[in-house]
Amino acid sequence: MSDKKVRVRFAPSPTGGLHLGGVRTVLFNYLFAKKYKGDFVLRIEDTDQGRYVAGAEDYIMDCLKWCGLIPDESPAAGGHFAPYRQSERKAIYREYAERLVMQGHAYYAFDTTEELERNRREIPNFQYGHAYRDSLRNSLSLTQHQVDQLLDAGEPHVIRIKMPENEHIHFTDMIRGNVSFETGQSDDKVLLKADGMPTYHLAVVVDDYLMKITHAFRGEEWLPSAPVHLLLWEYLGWKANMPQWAHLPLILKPDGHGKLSKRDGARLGFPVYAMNWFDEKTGELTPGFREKGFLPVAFINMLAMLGWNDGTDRELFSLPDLIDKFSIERVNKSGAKFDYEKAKWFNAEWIKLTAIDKLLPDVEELLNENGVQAEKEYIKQVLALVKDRLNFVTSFWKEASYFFEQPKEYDLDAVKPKWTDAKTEFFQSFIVMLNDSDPSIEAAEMETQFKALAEEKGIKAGELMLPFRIMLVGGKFGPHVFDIAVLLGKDGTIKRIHKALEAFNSPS
RNA sequence: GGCCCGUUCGUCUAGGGGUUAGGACGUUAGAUUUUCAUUCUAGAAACAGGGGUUCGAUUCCCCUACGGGCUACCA
Repeated sequence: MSDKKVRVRFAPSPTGGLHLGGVRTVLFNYLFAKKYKGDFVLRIEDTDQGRYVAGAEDYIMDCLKWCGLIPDESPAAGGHFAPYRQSERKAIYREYAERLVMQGHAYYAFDTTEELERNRREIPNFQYGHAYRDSLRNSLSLTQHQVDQLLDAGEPHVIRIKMPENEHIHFTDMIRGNVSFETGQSDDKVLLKADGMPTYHLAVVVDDYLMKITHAFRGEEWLPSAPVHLLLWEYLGWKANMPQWAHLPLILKPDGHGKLSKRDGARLGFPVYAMNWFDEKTGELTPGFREKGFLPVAFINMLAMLGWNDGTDRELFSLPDLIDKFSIERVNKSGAKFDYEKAKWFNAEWIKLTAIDKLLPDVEELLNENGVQAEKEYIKQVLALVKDRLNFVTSFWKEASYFFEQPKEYDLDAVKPKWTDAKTEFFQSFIVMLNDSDPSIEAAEMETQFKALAEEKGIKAGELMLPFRIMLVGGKFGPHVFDIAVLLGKDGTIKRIHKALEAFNSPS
């Protein structure tokens, strides 16, 4: 590694929601940059106007913000190398493409999409490359005069790289080590499209150069086009400045085969995008980790562990921890199947580790959505009681709604078969006892009194605990029942006993 | 089909020429919790196959198999 300042970039195409694999690519970029006190650049690769989706760019920015992976330079924040949107850099690319034509490393091609499609259909394994380029309509097969005429007439054309027929090309990938290719295997990729926009291939090289990118991390799906990029760096005379490459392993479907897609999430019931994504064209909402109730720290932690570890048994890392421990050499080569169960575990662990005050805003919002107003202090006490049983912040309501409103239904099947008049009488006496008790009674004290009363009435305490729970909670779940009663308070508890008694004693 | 990349428990992974192949999720059993979850303890569970190299390979090399990616005027 040279002593140049580390500069990395994440270069998404604004075509829709941000996939968890994309977030992981951002994360590794970010960790590497911060580890070496370098810059993290967000560059928007919007060179395909046909696939451009309004709102996608803002959405991506919001995702990064939620994750805490803030770019040092971006379309929004600006920077020394602005603009950071490739559509706004359109004028830059043509010059370099022309230069390549001049040098004989690229050429004009006038073939129409229809002609190429027919070739692909009719010629098995057709590639626009050394085998066929001479028989197609381009500046290699046509005379200079013909080419000039076409160009002057404004005939639509692209510029293609001329891949050498038989060169061996190799580079050292930071993750995979030496990787090599035969240049003749790749086709003559389009560099500049008919609309004057560059393709990814040209744009990534030009912008990485212009933006002084030192390390380029991207998904493994880019490996096959690496030789094109390498050649471009060489032909443009920038080889000495070429970034070091690292091709990240892919995130795979948990079951079947292939890359994880948002369809898998819908099929298997888990989010794939970082945040909810609403597609205006289809009206389809693709759920996100944020709305599902994931903490950003857990989401990031989980993603980091998908393909990386610090060499010890440690699994829980905050973002600063990750910056401290990260090393690209410890990133795995092989793809990882996404495991939602493990993702949930990370979230549950981080909810346990997160201070109640930090959880409070999300929980307050959740209560709001459910039309509940409550004192901060009260919410915090509830949170203290249920925090360790949450997989998601959003399950707070399901897990703790009974602290804020009376149970709407009772699990009568759990009570009725063993319900007796003696038990009704017990609870009536218990109400009296509660009424007389100190308002600041503690859970342990209440439990002692409860048990004493049970003994007095000749009923096993164990027979009464579950009914009591169901009176307060509605079901067979929740923290220690006397903790609940104390938090509900004397009056609240008595009210619930009254109401439940009616339900328990009504004929079914 | 061609090219490229990969392969340790079901999953994520540690390890690395001589180990009882370690951890985590999940799972099973038990304890605690007079509910459920948490927590704790214990258990089952892996080096794809074949050749080399070597005194010795799961570890290094080759082949095969399998998996994945790419093969657009998409990124």
